[in-house]
Amino acid sequence: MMELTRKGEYAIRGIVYLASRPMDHVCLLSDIAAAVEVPPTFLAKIFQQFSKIGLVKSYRGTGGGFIIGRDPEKITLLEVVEAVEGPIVPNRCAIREGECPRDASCTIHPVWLNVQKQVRSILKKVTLRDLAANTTSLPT
Amino acid sequence: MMELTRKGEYAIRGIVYLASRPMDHVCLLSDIAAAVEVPPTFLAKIFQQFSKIGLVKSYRGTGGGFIIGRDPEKITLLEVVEAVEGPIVPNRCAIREGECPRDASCTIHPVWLNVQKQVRSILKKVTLRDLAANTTSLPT
DNA sequence: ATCTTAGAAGATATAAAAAGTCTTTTAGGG
DNA sequence: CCCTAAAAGACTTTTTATATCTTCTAAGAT
Repeated sequence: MMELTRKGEYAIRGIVYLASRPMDHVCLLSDIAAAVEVPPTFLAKIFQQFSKIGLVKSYRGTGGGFIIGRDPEKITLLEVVEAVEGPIVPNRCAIREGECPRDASCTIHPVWLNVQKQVRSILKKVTLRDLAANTTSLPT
Repeated sequence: MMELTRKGEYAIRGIVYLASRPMDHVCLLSDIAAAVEVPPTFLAKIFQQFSKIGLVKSYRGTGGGFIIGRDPEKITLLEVVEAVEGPIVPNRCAIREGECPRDASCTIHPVWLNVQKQVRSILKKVTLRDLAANTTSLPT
């Protein structure tokens, strides 16, 4: 339960790698994919999502590629995870207030809200700078 | 991300209902399924799993059915969830010590361990007695 | 201008997991 | 020995995850 998908795993590996590179150095997608051992076409999709919300910046054509969108210290693990996995919701009833018609009387509703809050809080405290500290390895 | 499956949702609804019944009253699976609005065949599978690990007790034949396995106060939400969803692991590397060959040097490994610990801690504090307090409704 | 490079976008294919059903077997009571 | 109800396992369907392919667009090089 609660397992990160491969997409999430790849996303983290890719962007942490990018965060560990000098900000003025544009990285080829193919190089990133090779470095973090992720299928290039899959990573391309992930980086497209990142690009749309500004987590990375993309440049097309010759000399193109990707750089990190902002200071790695200002990007949290929570942002990265939610960007590709969607919001962190232990149960459907926790998606938004009023989603569950009985949330006022439901005994388990507050439990899911609490789980959601705690997990988000943990991931929010971790920045890409923290993760990029030693860049040599990320989990399989 | 981190979403409970329907199986998990059904499992909770079913066992909380059972926990709210008098312990000396044997409940028919079909009645439980109807009460909590879960497909009976699906709930049967779930209760088989519960039965194996003693969360519920089953009786066959005429007058058969299910009762709760122990005092609802002694059954935690964590037990119920892990029984049907498997262990709570935010990432493969957190399954067991040494799973990830690089966990010593990996910067994100401790984060997943922390998430795992916090979530388990929250779910462990909630008992079936807490959840059965008002039995009328559980989330959709 | 056109050619090459590299990402964007969308469609498509494959594989795995989740969700649900069906059939046969076993245990217990009448 | 017949009826009831759960156990066990096979099986089907649906959904989601994973991955690839093709076409299009932007930008620099010739």
